Amino acid sequence: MSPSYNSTRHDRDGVARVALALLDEVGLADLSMRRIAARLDVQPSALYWHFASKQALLAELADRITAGTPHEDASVLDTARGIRDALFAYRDGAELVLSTYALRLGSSAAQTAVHDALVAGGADSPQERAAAIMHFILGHATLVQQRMHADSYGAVLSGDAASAVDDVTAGLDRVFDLGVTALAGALRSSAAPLRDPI
Amino acid sequence: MSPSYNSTRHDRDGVARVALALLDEVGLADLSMRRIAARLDVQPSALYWHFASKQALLAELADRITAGTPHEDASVLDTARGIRDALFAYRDGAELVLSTYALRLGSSAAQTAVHDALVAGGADSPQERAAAIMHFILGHATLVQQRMHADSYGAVLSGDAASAVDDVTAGLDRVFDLGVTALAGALRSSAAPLRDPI
DNA sequence: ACCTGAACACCGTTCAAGT
DNA sequence: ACCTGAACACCGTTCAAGT
Repeated sequence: MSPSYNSTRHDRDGVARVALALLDEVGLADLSMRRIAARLDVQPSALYWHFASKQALLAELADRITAGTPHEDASVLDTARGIRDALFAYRDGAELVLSTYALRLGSSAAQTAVHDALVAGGADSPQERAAAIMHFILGHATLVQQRMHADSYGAVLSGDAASAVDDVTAGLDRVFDLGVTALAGALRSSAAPLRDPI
Repeated sequence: MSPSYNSTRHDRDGVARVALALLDEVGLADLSMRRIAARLDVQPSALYWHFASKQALLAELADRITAGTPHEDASVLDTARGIRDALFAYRDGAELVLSTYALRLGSSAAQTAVHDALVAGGADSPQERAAAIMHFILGHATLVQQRMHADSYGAVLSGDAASAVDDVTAGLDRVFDLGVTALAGALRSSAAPLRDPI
């Protein structure tokens, strides 16, 4: 037992794990280094032993959010849905990944997965299409996630609020599918693949 | 002349105008209420007479950035390019509009312009396509603008840095045009419009 | 290897009071 | 109508020092 009241000592992985959990609780705007430190029962300065800066910590979180996404041999639409759902899995996940994307760490794996699915489907310009689809997914998911959060404030207004939210959600799902399908371009049907040219 | 050393008194429009200019100078991350106040030779608390909160000020700036965009009778691609270029006109313009978009103020005018161009072109599902195109424009412009800023740090590395940047820019332009065109779907050619069905 | 304590230079916002 | 002064509850980051 030896009850010393600050026995916990952390490593980089542990810090990232509780930071990710805290992100889901409080959102990106309230995810401060001081709050993360408090949750770890540690002084804020202790975090700088594990991460060079808050930006570096956030980049690590973005990588973890997009880490699970590359599913082998999925269609373009399923790959895109997988990426979107990974962004939705954490509060403000899309915004965090979007704002970390320029430094392109883990999120390039997602783009590669889209690219591979496009090539498997026989699309032309797979490089440009993969980039366009990633831009669309990130923009779409950020706006939808933002909107869900904004709506959850003005909510509980009238009795039909819940069904109205469902309508909006269904509409946004259609927008996503239409967008990804259009951006994927003409694809070989997976049921009846084209024979080789000649 | 009567040289009193704090004669300047401001209105809402004046505050917004210098805030927008300051945004372009320092970027969104460094655009604090205190900095805006200092530029106006005023105490930070004075800003709260003109705007209820920083969020409200930022929303006003986002509206101004997207205000000029709706050009009448333009093609979908030209309308989309106009919106993108309006976002590019100010530092971090895309990110600011994206993060304010959920509250949908001025940016709904942009979406309406895209919608109208789609209807004029005879696209199906213009509502969904207009939403998808806006999501794509905002995601794309945010990522491109971020990337330009990130690159301008590591720049001046080798002699061919400038031409490499040009290559990337040209590639991103192609991604944008391909994306908007694909999302617009099958359109009536503007040179030879379809006759009415029947 | 990992953390504390203290400091530095900042934030957004409120509110009574001034002119 | 528009602003000041002072305060409150926060920020990210650095760095010497501790264990």
